[in-house]
This record gives sequence, C-alpha cells and structure tokens, in this order.
Amino acid sequence: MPEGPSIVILKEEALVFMGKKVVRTAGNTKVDVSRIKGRKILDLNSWGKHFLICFDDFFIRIHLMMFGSYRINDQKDSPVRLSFVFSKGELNFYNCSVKIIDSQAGDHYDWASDTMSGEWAGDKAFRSLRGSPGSMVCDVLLDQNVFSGVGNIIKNEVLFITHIHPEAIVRDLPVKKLRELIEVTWNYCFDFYKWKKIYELKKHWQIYRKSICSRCNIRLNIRYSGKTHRKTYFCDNCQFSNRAAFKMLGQSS
DNA sequence: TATAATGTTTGAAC
DNA sequence: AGTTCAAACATTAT
Repeated sequence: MPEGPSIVILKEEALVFMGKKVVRTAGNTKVDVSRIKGRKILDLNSWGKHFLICFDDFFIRIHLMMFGSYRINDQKDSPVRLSFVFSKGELNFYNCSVKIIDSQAGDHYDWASDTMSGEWAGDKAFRSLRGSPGSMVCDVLLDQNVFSGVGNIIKNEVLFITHIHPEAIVRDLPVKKLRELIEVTWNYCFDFYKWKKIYELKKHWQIYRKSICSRCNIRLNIRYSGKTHRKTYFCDNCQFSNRAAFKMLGQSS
C-alpha cells in the first residue's frame, strides 16, 4: 500500500537480486512472463509508484495499487501474483498489477517528474502547474505525470504544511506559493521515506486521519475533494485559497 | 464484525 | 469529443 517513497524502499530491498539470473517464475498473473526465465536482472528501479525490474530488451512494471504487497525470501499464505525464483532467494509479489513493457525504462519514463529521483526537476512541475490554471491543487498533486510518487497522505500533509486549501484553484495562488508547494512536496517525500524506514510514519502525520487541527484545535473539515474524490482533510481556519489570504498570512507570521 | 483505506485502469454514460 | 462516473481488482488494520 505504497506511495513513491515506499517503492524506493522496495527497490533498495530488492537490490540483492541485481545481476542475478531468474531460474524460474511462478504466479497467477495473466501476463505471459515466460520470457523472464533464464534472464539476468540488469537493473532495478522505480518511477513514482512503479517498481521496475529491467532485463535486456524489456522490463516488468509492478504496481502495488492499494492492496499490493511483496516478500523477499519469504512467502505469504495468499496466492502469489508473480514470483521470481533465483538460485538463492526469491522475490514475491501479491495483488499487484503486472505489465511487460518492451523498451528501456529510461526511454519510457521521464524521471524529471519523479519526486524521489535524482533527476527531479521542480521547474518542470512548476510549468505543469501553470499549464493547469483551472485545476484544484489537490488534483494536481495527485497527477502522476506532474508529481509522480505523491499519494493521498503526502497530498494532505503537504497542503497542511503550506497552509494551502486543498480546493484552491491553481490560478488563485501566488507564484511564490506554487513554488513553495513544489519545494515542500519534494522535501516531504524524503521525510516520508526516512520515517517509513524507521516505522515512524504515522507518528508524524499532522492532518491525515486526524479530526482536530494540530495548529488551532478546531474540528477539521473532511471532504472527498476534486475530480479525484480522494479523502481530504483540511482546516477552515488555517488553509487558504487566494492571494489576499496569503498576503495577510505573510504579514502576520 | 463492518468499515475504510498509502491506487489505477477501463469502459459506459453523459 | 471531452469529461465524469462506477466498477473492478482484492487485503488488512482498526
């Protein structure tokens, strides 16, 4: 049940199989994975929430969706979707989406939009935001072509941190605020990664799944906002949606 | 025990 | 034609 940072952790755990030959595969995936047998894993990577297992002229894209899970050198009781068996060890995926893509991962993905990538380019995200002036910020944050890897937790937390109302329209925010949103989102992804690794993720949630505002103690508003209809927590008192409000905020803080 | 939830794709309906 | 919607996938913590 991952957002981008969790997939980076998966990638790191799977690195023990880098360069290893797949002795056989198993699982109930409908995708024809017979080509994998006998091939070496040439690279392991991620793009947003996609986990990529790369072979010479194709790669496997695993998406854990909402309920997916994996085990390394271990198995679950439930039926395995796709299992990679090595001469020593195994990599098992459950309830995930599996795809074979016949190209190099580098040709298929633009890493500039992956928040966790070293190639992340905030200015590209900025241009995308300016290109969607009528969108709600809650929707743009979940757009995987703009902030690939950002999910509903990161969305809620970042909007709270930046004092931006989730239903604010992009064109109604000051440019400076948009830049701050991009910067904070990028930073938060790495905080998420850090906290997840030490099992402290929930401990740091400031608004996600909360009922009272941690800043001003009023009851939070909860709505299924935007065209994505994802659960959105926000404070009517300290999250804003127009230039005038941010101007006031700037003067008072 | 019922509910809700870190997500995306598909295809119908409008 | 573009957008919006529900369904499908199916697990697990609370």
